[in-house]
Amino acid sequence: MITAVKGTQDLLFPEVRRWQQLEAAARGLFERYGFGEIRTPLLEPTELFVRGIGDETDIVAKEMYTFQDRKGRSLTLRPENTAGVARAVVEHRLHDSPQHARLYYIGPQFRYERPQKGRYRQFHQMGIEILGEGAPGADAEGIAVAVDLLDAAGIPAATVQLNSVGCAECRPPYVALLKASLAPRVSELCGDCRRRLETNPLRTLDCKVPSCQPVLDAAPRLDEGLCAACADHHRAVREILDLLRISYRVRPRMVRGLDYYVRTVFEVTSEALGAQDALVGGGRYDGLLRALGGPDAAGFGWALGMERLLMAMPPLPGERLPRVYLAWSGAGTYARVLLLARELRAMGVAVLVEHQERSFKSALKRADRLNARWALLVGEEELESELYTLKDLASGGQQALAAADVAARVREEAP
RNA sequence: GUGAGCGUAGCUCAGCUGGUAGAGCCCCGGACUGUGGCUCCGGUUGUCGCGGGUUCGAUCCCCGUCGCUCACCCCA
Repeated sequence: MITAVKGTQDLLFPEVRRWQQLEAAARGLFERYGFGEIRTPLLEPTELFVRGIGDETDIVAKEMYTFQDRKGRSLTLRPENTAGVARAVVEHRLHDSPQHARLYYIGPQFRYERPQKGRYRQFHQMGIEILGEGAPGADAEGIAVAVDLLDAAGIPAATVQLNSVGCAECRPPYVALLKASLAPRVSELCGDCRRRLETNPLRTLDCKVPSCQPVLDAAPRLDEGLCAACADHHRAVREILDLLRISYRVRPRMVRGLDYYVRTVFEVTSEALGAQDALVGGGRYDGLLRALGGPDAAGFGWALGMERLLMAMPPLPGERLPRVYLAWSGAGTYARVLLLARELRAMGVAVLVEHQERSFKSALKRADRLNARWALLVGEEELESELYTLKDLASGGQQALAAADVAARVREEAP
C-alpha cells in the first residue's frame, strides 16, 4: 500500500470544512486591515533561504527539503513564506507601491523534522507582511491583527509574549558581552547551552533547563543592552499595545530562531496545545529586503500555524449535507429523477441522487446516515401527479410539492 | 538527529502465565411488500506491520526492520 509521505496528511471532509471557514474568516479580517493576498511559489532557489533566514539557523542547517533539479540547480520547498514574499517584493519592485505594502498569504510550508503533535513536515501557515513601515505603530497593529484573528477563532487562553532583540548596532556588542560573561561558567551550563554558546549565544537565554537559570540570571540582560533607538522603539510598541487594550507579557529572554529579526519579536502561545504550543510567531525584519538585493526597507510580519490553530479551536456543529437526498423507486422513475435533480440544482439546491434502485426504507436509511436535511421521494404516484414528496428528516413531517416549491421550501433555510 | 510507547477487521479495541482470533461501531439485508433515526435478527471483513530466531507449537517470548504516536532539539 502506498501511504502519504511521513509528516504529511490528507484533509478529509468534514474536517476540511473547518479549514475553509478559518481561511474565509482570515481573508475577511486581513482585508479589513488593508492587506492584499500574495501567492508565491512553493519552490524557491535554496540560496534564498540561506541568505534570508540565515545559514546558522536550525531551519536552514537541518530542516529543509532541498534537492537538485535536472539542470543541477539547488531548489528548496519553502520552509516559511517571509523570504519568498521578500524575494517577490524585490523582484517586482513592489516596495515603492503603497498598494503592495501590506500582503498576506495562506499556504503549505515544508520542514524536514521528526513529526509530533502540532508539528508536521508539510504544514500550513497564514501570515501577514507590512513593508516599508518602520514606525512602532506597525508592530503594534500587526500584533493586533493576530490577536483579532485568534479572538475570531474563539481561542481560549492565548498569550502574547513580547521582546526586543536589538538591531545590527546594539546586538553584536551585547552578544560579545554575553559570551564573555558565560564563558567562565561554561561547566555549569547544560550540553545544549554549551553548543549554543558557539553557534548562537543569544539562544542560551531561552534555555529552560533549571540548572542553567542561575548562570543566565547573572548574565547581562538583553534589554539593558539595547541602544537608545531600540529601547525607544520597544517602549513605543508597548504603549500602543496598551492603547489598543491588547494584553501581552514582556519576556526579556525570548529569542527567535530566524536570523532576520531585529527589534520586536513576539509569539502567541496557547495552553490548549501540546509541547509545540506556539500558535503565532513573528517580528520586525528591517534589513531582510536589503540582504536579498533590494532597498533598505523596513518590514514586520508574522506567521500562524493553521494545524495548531485548528487544534485549539472549538469544533464546528455538524452539518446536514447533502441538503436533499433524492430517493426513488419504480420503473421509469430514474430518468425523471435525473432530470428533476438537475432542475433543482439549477434552482440552487444541493441534491444527491441514488443511482441504484432501492426500497424507500433502505433509501431513507441511507439519507439518515448521510446526514441529509431532507429526503425527496419519487415513486409512481409522484411521477403521475408531478407533486413530489418532500420529507423533513428532522421532524419526520412531509408534504407533496411541485419542483419549484420544493426548491423554495428547501431554500427557506440558510444552508 | 536522540529517546520512549504502540502496530490485531474499514474504525475503536479485547485476546488471561505461548495451544494458529473476538467484541462494539460501520456497511448490507430483513422484521415493517412506499417511509429513516430506537430495538431485534441475519450477513460480509483478518498476510495478527514485515523478516528472522527460540519452541512440538508464536498475536503472545527474543533480535532486526518498517510505520505511527508522543517527547527532546527547534519551531507555526
